[in-house]
Amino acid sequence: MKHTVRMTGSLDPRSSWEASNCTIAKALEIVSTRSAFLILREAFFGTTRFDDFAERARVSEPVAASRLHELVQEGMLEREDYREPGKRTRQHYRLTDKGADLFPTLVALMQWGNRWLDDHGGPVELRHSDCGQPVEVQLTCAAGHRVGPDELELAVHHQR
Amino acid sequence: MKHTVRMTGSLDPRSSWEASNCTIAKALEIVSTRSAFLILREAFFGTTRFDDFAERARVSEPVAASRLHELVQEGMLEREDYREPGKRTRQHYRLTDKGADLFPTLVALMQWGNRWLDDHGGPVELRHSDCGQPVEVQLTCAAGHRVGPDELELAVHHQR
DNA sequence: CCGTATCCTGATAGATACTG
DNA sequence: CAGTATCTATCAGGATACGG
Repeated sequence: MKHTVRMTGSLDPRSSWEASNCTIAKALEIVSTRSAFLILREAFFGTTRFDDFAERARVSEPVAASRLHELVQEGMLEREDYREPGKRTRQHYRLTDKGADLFPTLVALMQWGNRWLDDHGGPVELRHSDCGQPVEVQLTCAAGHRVGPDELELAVHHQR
Repeated sequence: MKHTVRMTGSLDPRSSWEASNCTIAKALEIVSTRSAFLILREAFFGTTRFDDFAERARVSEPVAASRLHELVQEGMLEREDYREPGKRTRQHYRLTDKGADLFPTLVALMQWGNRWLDDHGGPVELRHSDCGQPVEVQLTCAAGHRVGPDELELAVHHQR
């Protein structure tokens, strides 16, 4: 089984990320910690309040506060104060579009964990709300083909 | 825009991962560090030798050694000694099926980084070797529908 | 070429206590 | 409810030096 990606073109694509502009590395600057992922997991599943983040992600309040501030700083979450009539002010953290767009990464991680780290295929699964079928992450090309791990090439972007 | 996943069924799915059997959390036990991801990135792009891992992932040798050992321990990489006739023994680290299956997660992270952390859409891109079209990560259901972020439900697995 | 040993710094994160 | 302050332990990771 072949697991590595072919390099293509005259330039070695590797040089394009060794200059520290690899976007995987950049992404990891923001979400490389366990707690950041778990906070985001909760955000995807509807958590908005400080205490709930700390409790459900099972991190201490100081850690929850740090990650929430950082994620707001990075534009992944937005903090929103609001007041229901007659009640006192509440704070909510909600996903921005940027934050929400990280969801496939979380799903990919969950899918991998379900396959390889759990005897029963994981405790929960995602389903398509329209048809009820299980959801999975796939690599697809712009022409609509499903792409296998042995059908990949890495190319340098021309316009730079 | 709606960014959160609906919960479905009589049981709150949340209880299924709060008991620390969330497979996202388990996955993060293995690959929550920046260096682990970068080592794996290199493995996907064909690196097999110790020095190359350290240099290309831009981590120190001790860190490379630690991550490589851990990843072998976790069954993500296999260490393989071999000797070309007339030459001395070499060591190679290669992805196992388990390790290779994490690739979509890396691609998802790269795709997100390309969209949100780089002005030019990222330094490199993946293409389908058959047709040359760019590759992206997608959520798809078993019935073949492309699934949007607002069409998701989280359900507890029945058989447990 | 393929690592290990040591030392050091800073970040991650828990526990606990306290405030508006 | 939504945090902050402090203190402490552990871990990630760099630098340097060394050995098979």
